[in-house]
Amino acid sequence: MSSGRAGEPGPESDRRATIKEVAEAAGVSRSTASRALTGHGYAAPQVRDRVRAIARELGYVPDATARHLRRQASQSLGVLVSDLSNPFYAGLAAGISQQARRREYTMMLADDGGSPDVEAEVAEAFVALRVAGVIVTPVSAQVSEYLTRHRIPVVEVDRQFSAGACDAVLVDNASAARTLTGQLLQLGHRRIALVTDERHWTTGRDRLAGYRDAFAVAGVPVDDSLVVTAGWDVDAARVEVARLLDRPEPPTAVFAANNVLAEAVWRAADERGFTIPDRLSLVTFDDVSWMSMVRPGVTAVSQDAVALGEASVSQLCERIQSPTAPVRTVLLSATIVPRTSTAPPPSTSR
Amino acid sequence: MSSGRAGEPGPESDRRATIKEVAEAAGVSRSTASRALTGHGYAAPQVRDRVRAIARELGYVPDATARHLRRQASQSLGVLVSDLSNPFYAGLAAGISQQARRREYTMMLADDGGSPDVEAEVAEAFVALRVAGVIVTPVSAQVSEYLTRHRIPVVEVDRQFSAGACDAVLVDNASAARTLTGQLLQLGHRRIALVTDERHWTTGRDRLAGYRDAFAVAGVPVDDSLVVTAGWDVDAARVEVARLLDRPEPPTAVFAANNVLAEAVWRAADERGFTIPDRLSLVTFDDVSWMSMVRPGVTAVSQDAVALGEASVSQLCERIQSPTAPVRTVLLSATIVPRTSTAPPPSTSR
DNA sequence: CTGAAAGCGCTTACAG
DNA sequence: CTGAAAGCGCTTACAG
Repeated sequence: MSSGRAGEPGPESDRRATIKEVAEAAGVSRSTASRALTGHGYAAPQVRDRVRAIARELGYVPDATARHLRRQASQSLGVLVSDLSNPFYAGLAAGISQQARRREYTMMLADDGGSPDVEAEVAEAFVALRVAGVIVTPVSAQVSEYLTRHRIPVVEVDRQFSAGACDAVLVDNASAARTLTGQLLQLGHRRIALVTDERHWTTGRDRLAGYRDAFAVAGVPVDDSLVVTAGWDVDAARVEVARLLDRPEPPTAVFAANNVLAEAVWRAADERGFTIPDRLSLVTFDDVSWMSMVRPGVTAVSQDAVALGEASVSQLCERIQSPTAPVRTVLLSATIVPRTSTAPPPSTSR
Repeated sequence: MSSGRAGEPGPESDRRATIKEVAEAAGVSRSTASRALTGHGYAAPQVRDRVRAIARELGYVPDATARHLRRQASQSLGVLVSDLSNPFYAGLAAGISQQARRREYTMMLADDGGSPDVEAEVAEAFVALRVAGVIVTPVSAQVSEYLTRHRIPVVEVDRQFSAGACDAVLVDNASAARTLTGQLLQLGHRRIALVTDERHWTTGRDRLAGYRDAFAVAGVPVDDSLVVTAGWDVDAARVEVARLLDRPEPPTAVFAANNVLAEAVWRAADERGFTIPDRLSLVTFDDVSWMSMVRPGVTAVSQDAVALGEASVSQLCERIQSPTAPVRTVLLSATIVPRTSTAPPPSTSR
């Protein structure tokens, strides 16, 4: 589709050029013009070239809307993430965007701010637009169910709400959480807090499971009071984290389940003069830029958001190709980026 | 448009419900069904309620594509930013997304990675989709010109390439740069480097102008060798910054023109053991999260990306309403967030 | 190899 | 207040 690029002569008239005008100018029927332009079906080479030249001259850009209506197949993908201001979701969107363009899809992107109501609203807009498929970081089980009911292929990414009902691309949260927790135990920590957003989502659930596994392997009992659910709201999370650090027996290590929570822990520790790692060890999910800039750097599980985005587009395209293929869950492994935010617990705490 | 939400009974058949089926089920014509559903034109209250109930029952969601084709008016906005992985652009997209949804527009978002070729490609896709308007952080003068030629309203945001030809929403870069540079001069700095990405874009040009103004006001000559253009590529920028700090007579203060460059300066200073602010003062544009987490915190010009996004949607909607109103450039002021990354120059350098 | 015709799913003057 | 008809811009069997 190299016609109509910036730089060549534009439409002279007030209305946008249509295929009818191109056809008339070329002295052929609309059918022939269409075949010449799309390359589908026959058109004499001579005719084809003439039609294309004229289209270019007129600045003709085919109406994707009309084409979609006629073909009953859209070239747009719907993408719904929780929070574009969060670098994790932004990276995810960036990965999806790139990969979508490579496959000649345009991307309709929305941000639901974590609200199930907005999520439902956006899902309906996607149905209305008859997008070819949707990639979503779900905040409820309804989205995927709703879209599926409307025959729109869905891929759940990062979190899974509809296991078995639609495809998903996830990170191996349990295994990364297990390893990281294991390292803290190895260092001698016993009071290791897990600060998570939500425990019902697969992300929270699996990270918690990995955390528990590590304790089980080490033969150490889990102190449930150290597993805190801080929610999505940044301010509320800060309060929760502050409360945790202000306990009479504060944890000697904190495992933050995402970058927002890690930021809350970092700031709370800083305010209290809790030196990291001497007084408090910190590890987290999501390797975002500040974690390698602060001193000490924060040991983090790096989820390659861009790769996650790309994988979800691939999965979605396969699903669009083969609507009846068995549902698949793709598990991407995460990498631990060790830095210097962990140390043995303070000796008084041993 | 509360019909068809997740949760209610879905379409029974294999095909998606159309208005024809709704009309038949309700025993009315398609015309009447359409009027009942949209609320445009007359429909007996009784009929209207019956049609709506049936639509809901069938899980009918009107085809936005068909509606668009018929009405010749789209409910989608095209948005094109340079780099979603950059928190500034991500915040911008978040602001646009919110505001667009509030106005019942869906957002088609793309990321051009700073490439004029991708930019042209995306612009063409937007024309093909006949979007109602486009918001772009341009990387060339061509996009706005191309879209305008195709009768699509455009708002340039953050940077301006087509002054006078289309609307723009910008930050008052010159004034913020002037103030910040003035503060460094006031502290006694003379060798103040300005590290910028590009000098031909309005962002770079205006920040440079503000920098020069401050020198002029202070009656201090500008040392042009300290104005370095580091480009967009992160790695190349690092090399450029390293070279700057490794000069025999390094600057005593650096003014970074954006968050990526500030990160490069911060890391380079850290590697060299250049203590901030004792040995090197640092100020920057873009207040992103790490700047308030590192020690010392970095003094930054905060451009409210979300507000910028919202303002650009407002401007675009006004333009869509009034295509012939005079072109407008909206200038948003920026706020300086003072932190502790500045100090008088080291005494040996005075 | 080409063109006339039908039709994708809607909406909207228009006639009644 | 309602329905038949036209048409938005395209594509694609189908007949020639």
